[in-house]
Amino acid sequence: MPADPMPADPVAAEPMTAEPAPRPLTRIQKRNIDAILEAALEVFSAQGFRGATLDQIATAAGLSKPNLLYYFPSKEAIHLELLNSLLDDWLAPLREMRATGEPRDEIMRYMRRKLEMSRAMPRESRLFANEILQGAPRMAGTLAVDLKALVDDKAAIIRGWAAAGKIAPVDPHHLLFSIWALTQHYADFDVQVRAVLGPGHDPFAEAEPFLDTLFERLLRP
Amino acid sequence: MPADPMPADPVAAEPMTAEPAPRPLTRIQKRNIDAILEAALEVFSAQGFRGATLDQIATAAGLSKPNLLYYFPSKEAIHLELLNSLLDDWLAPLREMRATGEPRDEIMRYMRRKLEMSRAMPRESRLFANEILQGAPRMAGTLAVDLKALVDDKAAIIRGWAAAGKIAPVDPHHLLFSIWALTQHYADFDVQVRAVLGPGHDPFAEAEPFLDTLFERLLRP
DNA sequence: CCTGATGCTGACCGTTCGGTCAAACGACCC
DNA sequence: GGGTCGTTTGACCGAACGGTCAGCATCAGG
Repeated sequence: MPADPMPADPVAAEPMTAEPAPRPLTRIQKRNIDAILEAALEVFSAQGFRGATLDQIATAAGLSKPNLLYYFPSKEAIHLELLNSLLDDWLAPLREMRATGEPRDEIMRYMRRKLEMSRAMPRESRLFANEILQGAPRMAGTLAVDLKALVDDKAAIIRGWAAAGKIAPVDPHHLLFSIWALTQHYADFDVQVRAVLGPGHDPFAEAEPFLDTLFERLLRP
Repeated sequence: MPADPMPADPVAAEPMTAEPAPRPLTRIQKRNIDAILEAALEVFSAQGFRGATLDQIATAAGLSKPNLLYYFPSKEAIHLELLNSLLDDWLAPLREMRATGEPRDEIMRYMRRKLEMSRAMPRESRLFANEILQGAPRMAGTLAVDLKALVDDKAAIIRGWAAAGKIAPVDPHHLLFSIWALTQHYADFDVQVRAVLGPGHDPFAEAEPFLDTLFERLLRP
């Protein structure tokens, strides 16, 4: 009988307080866990949490359902792991906004990076949109603490820029909301945008100059 | 045996081609059908289609599940009836945009009405948001035909205003997208907005002057 | 007060879903 | 080639869900 009664949760035992044995991941573990998270992102983002089934995720990952549950203890755990591991990437562009940069450049760069993320990562956008739409039952805490802290921090920077006359005096929080709303709209409501535009359009390519103009005019002192 | 084998579908037999008997609704029918649609709006908008259960809707409507299914043939039918009966109200503000009005006034009025609808009808907004997010499986046709026709019509008007120099030259479709995105964001992502702002804020009250400024600056020739 | 149509319900059904388990498989090392 | 540990699976389970049905309750009109 081994000292450590595996197979208890190959994931998640990683960035915690001093654990007895971090136990590095097997090649097979890494491959399968990655496949599961990729498949789960595909299914959860398209169907929502309740709409997705373990069989769909297992099939998309090329595994059987029991095998999937060998790597994750529950459907909920997969969803949570997805949300937590993707949140950092999702907020990275905002984190990179620097008080020392040129104000208009910093904001415009942030907006463009967010639009690019909506284009390149629509599934992640829809995953979060689904979660927030349902009232953020699994993220309310994170939003009210971590996200709020980050946003308040950047809002203070923006407020400083406005006070110094570098940009027009706008409400910093709602400026950020408007960037989120406008960029994520093209990912979350993609089918509606394409239905309205009709064939032969590239929504993101058209959105870029439009949003450039919009925010240029809004921010010009 | 009566000529008309009721109780076949108290709803829906109304604005069709010449039917044998429109059969007016009983007081009880009207009351219960209204209660069901109200309850279904509450539940579907909060949980999505798959996340909602007939028991939840029945309980919220103060009925038993079989009784609910006496008035509607299926869960799908309730959802469809909701979407169709609410779509008109949802698009009404856009329909009222007049080519004969003052361009800036017309657009600003539309934006304000949309924001007001997000404030007063957040459940409807989330119902549609859920549907679009999942790829609009039940509305793709309507979007590509009816909505596209309406939008193209209004886009032509806006394009005319821009060509006449009444407003700044902006892409009309993306102008409408930006109005949708910015106003519906406050309904659909309400929990996130409130989590970030913290207590003691009225998101919609703050959004109004911000969006006023934003669109004033965007549209000024 | 009778009667037929409308309104309502408890019990039930088949399916789907999240999750479990004992057993088998397979790769690697002695 | 035998033991071991990580990996995989078929079969199964209980709960939840959408939906059905036979029969009872209620109501309006004569």
